[in-house]
Amino acid sequence: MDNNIDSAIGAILDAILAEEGRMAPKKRLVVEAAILCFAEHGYDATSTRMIADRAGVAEATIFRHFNTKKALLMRIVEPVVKRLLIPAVEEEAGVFREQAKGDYRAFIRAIFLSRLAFADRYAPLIRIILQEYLVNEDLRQMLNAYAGGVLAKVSQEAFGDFFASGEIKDFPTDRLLRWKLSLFAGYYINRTILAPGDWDDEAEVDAMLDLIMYGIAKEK
Amino acid sequence: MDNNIDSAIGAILDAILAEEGRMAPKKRLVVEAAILCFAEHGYDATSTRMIADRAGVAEATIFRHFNTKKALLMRIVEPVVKRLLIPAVEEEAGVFREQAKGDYRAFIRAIFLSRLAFADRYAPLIRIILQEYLVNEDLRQMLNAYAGGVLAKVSQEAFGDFFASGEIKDFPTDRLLRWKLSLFAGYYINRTILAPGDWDDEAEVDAMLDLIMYGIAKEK
Amino acid sequence: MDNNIDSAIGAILDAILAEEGRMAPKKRLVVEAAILCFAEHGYDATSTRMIADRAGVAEATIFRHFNTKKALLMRIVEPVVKRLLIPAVEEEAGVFREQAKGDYRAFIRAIFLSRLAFADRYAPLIRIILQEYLVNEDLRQMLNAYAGGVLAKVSQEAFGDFFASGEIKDFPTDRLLRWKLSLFAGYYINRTILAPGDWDDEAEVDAMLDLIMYGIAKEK
Amino acid sequence: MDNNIDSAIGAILDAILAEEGRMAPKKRLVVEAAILCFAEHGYDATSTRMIADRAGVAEATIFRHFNTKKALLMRIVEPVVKRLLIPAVEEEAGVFREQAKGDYRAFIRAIFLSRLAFADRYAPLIRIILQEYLVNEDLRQMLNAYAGGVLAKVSQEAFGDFFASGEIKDFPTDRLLRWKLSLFAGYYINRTILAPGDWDDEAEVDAMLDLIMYGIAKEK
DNA sequence: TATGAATGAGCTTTCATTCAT
DNA sequence: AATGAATGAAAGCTCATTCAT
Repeated sequence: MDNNIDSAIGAILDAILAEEGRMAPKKRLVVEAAILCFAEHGYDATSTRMIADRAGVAEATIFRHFNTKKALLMRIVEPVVKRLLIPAVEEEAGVFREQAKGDYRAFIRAIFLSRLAFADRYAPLIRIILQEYLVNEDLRQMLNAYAGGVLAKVSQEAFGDFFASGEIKDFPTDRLLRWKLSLFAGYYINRTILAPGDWDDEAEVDAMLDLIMYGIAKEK
Repeated sequence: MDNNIDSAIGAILDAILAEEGRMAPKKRLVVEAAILCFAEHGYDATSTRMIADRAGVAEATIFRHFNTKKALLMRIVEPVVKRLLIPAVEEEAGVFREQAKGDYRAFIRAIFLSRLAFADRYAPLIRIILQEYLVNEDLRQMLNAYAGGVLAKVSQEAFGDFFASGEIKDFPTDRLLRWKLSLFAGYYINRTILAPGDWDDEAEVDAMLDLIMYGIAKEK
Repeated sequence: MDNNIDSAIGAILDAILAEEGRMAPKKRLVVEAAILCFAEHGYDATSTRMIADRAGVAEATIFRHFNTKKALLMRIVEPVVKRLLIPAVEEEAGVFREQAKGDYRAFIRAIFLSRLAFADRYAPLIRIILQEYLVNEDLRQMLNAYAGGVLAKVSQEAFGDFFASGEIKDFPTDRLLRWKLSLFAGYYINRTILAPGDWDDEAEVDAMLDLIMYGIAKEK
Repeated sequence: MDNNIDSAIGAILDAILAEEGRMAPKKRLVVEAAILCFAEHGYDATSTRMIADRAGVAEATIFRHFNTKKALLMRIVEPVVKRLLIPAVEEEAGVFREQAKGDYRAFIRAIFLSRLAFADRYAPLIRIILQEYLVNEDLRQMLNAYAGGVLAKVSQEAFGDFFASGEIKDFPTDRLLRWKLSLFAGYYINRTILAPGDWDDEAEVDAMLDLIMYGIAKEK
């Protein structure tokens, strides 16, 4: 599990590095400590002193690299959203659509499982986002700006394909998207935060797909 | 809208009153101010000074009635959950099950719509719960303790009925409950917080029911 | 000398009391400490911790009574300017004008000596004003607003009288006022700050009056 | 006006250059930025970061060239005082005394106007001196050391001459010097800082000279 | 010469809370 | 029941300065 977290942090660091090139060693330590503190205690309950202590760094060092505590949060979350979540969603959508060859269920399945893997990879960050989304307006706007458009677009394109294939009832895409997001988020929160334990992701995803497919399939 | 909020606060006050009888006038003012502040800014971003100012009361008055800030939060949320959410769910479940006469869809529909009305009635409180659920451990435990058991029980009983009626596939009830909660919460957050505006609740609920019913209906 | 400072502080406290009624004992201590610190080290070089320590009070106490450090400064300076400097100037001008019975020199002499006594009485405050006047815009504006108008008015009225008496050359009053202020301030700064010691105020004031009235040229 | 400031900075730079020969380009930038910042915000309200940003230079560069912030201030002010103010005063005094040929008024007039021009040429620096004189002990001592003696000497010599010429009443020179400085400074502050605008320097200086020479009493 | 990185000490201000009245 | 006064602890942040490169 520690390994998972370490690798999650490594992945987040890579995303930030890709944004701003080489990174001072202490800055890296700050980011690592901040991710852990924010994820464990939430943003408000994390003090800059906590982060500094955990990073083994002077408090002032935090502010030299990130002007404010809020900026530190954003600089951790934004690159992952912008450079990983979004591009991955777009690229993936193309690939999976191709692979699925008109099979909507297969398409959604691939996306669900891959996004689940993504969320696991960036687990601490996902936790931060879930905790702050309703309370932190900047973060909410950033996420809506990046994610809103892309998700809608991808969802719409893909749905168009499959709708044309005659497999599916006629639906407003945004409603369908909302359902999928709700089910996905509900499952993720449950299996990861509320009742962590042994979950059979494939079985659960398949069950959700049954729900969705029979729910939205054209009646014969 | 202000009327809605006023009536929501009145309803919350009633729930608290039902718990502890007559309430000192300044205490009432504190509760009112606290609900608004917590809902607007979140728990952490609300200072006791803010609450006192908004209530037109000395800061010390808050602490005469509620020993800590956290206790104030809990005393606002708990009675509503304990005295309104839970009993209503239980009672309702019985009534609706009776009325539905074996029609699972009608049963869920009644519950969805009535819970939507409930959430609207207590809108600021719902917002507080959504914001704090993942961040505030006390609140999460309290909610899980009260709601978890009841929801599971109600859901299970009702589902048992309807399952016996042969209408529905065989499902683990907790999974079905999770789906319904996910869809419900997803819709509520969207229509109330993310994209408030004109939503046709009945149509949306019916669509969700289509999804659920065709999704889980036994294939013929 | 300590006695002088004590009495100066007492006088300043009285002015503040007259503005805002009864004063909490620790608040009074804060004001006393702040006056001394500001006068001794200047505003910027005085930390709120210094004031708190000197007052034997928690730092937070300062901010409970005065929201900001700057507000503390203004609340010390403003009442004295507004309630003592200004009214005194106005009242005095009337009295002295009467007493002088058309003798401009006697009039100015009385004012100079009385203002010198005033400045001594409020010595620490005068020092604060001199130090901050050019650097602190709020303070400068406040002083200009209160003092500017009154001084000009008083000076103009008095000068009108004496000019009519035929004693004095025709002069723009503001220029004459500026000269008098320059000479007065120059003398005060010199005898109080730059070269404190034994000064014969009456002799110096008389010499200034000679200068003003007759200049330095030998009479032919 | 920007031209004036630019030329003022150029003049100050020249004075520093004269002290220490060739100057590294970034050092020059630091000096320029520091003068502007100190004059605009005062010494305390100017951070080294502000200076560095304005100069387009790293903060550390400031400290490579000037060991402390205070040293930077002094290195800006001192050369102008030492190499320009003082020598000019001394030289000028000789020249003007010669030119005035025993006419004290003409002598003072020449000095007043030339010093006014000097103050304008070094306007930002003069502002810095006025702001810091009472608050910064080092600066005050430096100024007193350089200026005090010279002014007294020049004033005394000149006054001796003119007193011998029988033109002037017998006066303690320091008192006369103080009056002239007070009037001069009072005029400068007024016309430059408090009420900038169109001032007729020659007329104002002549009026001051009238005051000094003949006072304001009507000649009989 | 010039700087990016780092920091210890200190800043003003805010916080939830206590207590005497 | 209600509060004005007071506070210890801690918050986020800034400062002038150092140092390795």
